Amino acid sequence: MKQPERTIIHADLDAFFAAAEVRRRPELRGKPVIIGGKPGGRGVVAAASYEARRFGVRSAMPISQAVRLCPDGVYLSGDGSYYRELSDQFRAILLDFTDLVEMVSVDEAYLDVSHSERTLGTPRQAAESIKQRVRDELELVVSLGVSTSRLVSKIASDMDKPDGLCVVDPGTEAAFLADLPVGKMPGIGPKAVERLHASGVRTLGQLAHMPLPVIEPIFGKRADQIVLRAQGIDDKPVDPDGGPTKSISHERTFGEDLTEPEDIRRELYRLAESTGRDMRQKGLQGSVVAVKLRYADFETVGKQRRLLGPTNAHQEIMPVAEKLVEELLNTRRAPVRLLGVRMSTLTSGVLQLSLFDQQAQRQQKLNQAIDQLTERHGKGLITPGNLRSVSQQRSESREDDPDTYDRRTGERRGRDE
DNA sequence: TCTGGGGTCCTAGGACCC
DNA sequence: TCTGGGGTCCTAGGACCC
Repeated sequence: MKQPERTIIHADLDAFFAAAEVRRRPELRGKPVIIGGKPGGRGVVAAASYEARRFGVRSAMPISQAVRLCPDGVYLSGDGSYYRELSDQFRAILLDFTDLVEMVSVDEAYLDVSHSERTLGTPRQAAESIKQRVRDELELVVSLGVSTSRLVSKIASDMDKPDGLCVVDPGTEAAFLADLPVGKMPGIGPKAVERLHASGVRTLGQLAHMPLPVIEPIFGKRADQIVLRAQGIDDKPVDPDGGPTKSISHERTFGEDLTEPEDIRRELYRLAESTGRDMRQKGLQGSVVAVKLRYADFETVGKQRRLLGPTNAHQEIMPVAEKLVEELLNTRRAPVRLLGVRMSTLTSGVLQLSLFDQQAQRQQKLNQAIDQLTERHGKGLITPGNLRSVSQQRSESREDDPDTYDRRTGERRGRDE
């Protein structure tokens, strides 16, 4: 039996981080604004205003390249908590239209308004009033795509950016997609595009009619799904919960590559600490510890190990992470550009076995206390003395430690997002 | 040009068990 | 001496998304 037709809206805030900064600093209006770390640093562009895009600045571009293209731009490191605040307000507006809102990132959401025609009017009218409210109440601009599926709406919202509104009528999905380049489809990245081009496939229309055996080598078991999607067929529902969290991680690229073992240990400890804290905040525990290491030449390696039981205590994460990094460095010893710690195989709820383990209980109490202090005074306050590097100990007598964290505010330097 | 940080999903090989 | 298959778990790496 044929499913009843759905109406899905994809809503995407335009140049969100940059627009958010302009919103609170109106003197930036009309200027090329680039979010993503200070010039001279190792960051990439997280968002660029449309004025900046005219210079060729694009998101994910190294900042150094952006500076070359747009030397007079306004470069900001970004303010994650302000963006999250705005994102929550955005979500609240969308929830006035339907309960079926799925946030897929801070600046993007799907809405299922299938059963709302009586209250919201036609899909186009609903979309127009979303636009209006976001403009009036948030002073932000949103682009919208409307169709019978997530996939087509997602592609449609990108069509007339900024301030776009693209409605794809039921039955015209395949025709809408047919002439678009294959890379427009979410899930088809640069590598797949290259391989498709090599097979003579350039448009979604061509992809929609390819025999499976031709594209199976490229997409593996996803191949049948990809062909259906190229035909405009996608049943995936809007899921307000979005599914459970699978992993929690922290990673950091250093301003300068690390070579000293004690510096590596100190940074690893911070990452283990943040990861543990995040898990505690979300009421989760993880059973697999993974580390990531990027060398100066960008070679990236990882190693993971399953624990005997789940934990969210950095005191238990750290020794394992340290061992894993040591094993990686034994394979190749070279300057370290990035370190990361990730916990996966997450379980929620109460401690099981360790509930009866006195040491684990004491550790829990200690970490709760640390979490509270951290919340009040900022990160980096509590570190075991043996993890302080020589340079950090020296810096404590100085006014400021520009490379690590600001001791007056307790905030880490750099962007959050 | 010199490449962030937080995620998800897929693949592939080896260990181990039946 | 050479010889099976399947299932599941673990680990490493990579593509992709925002």
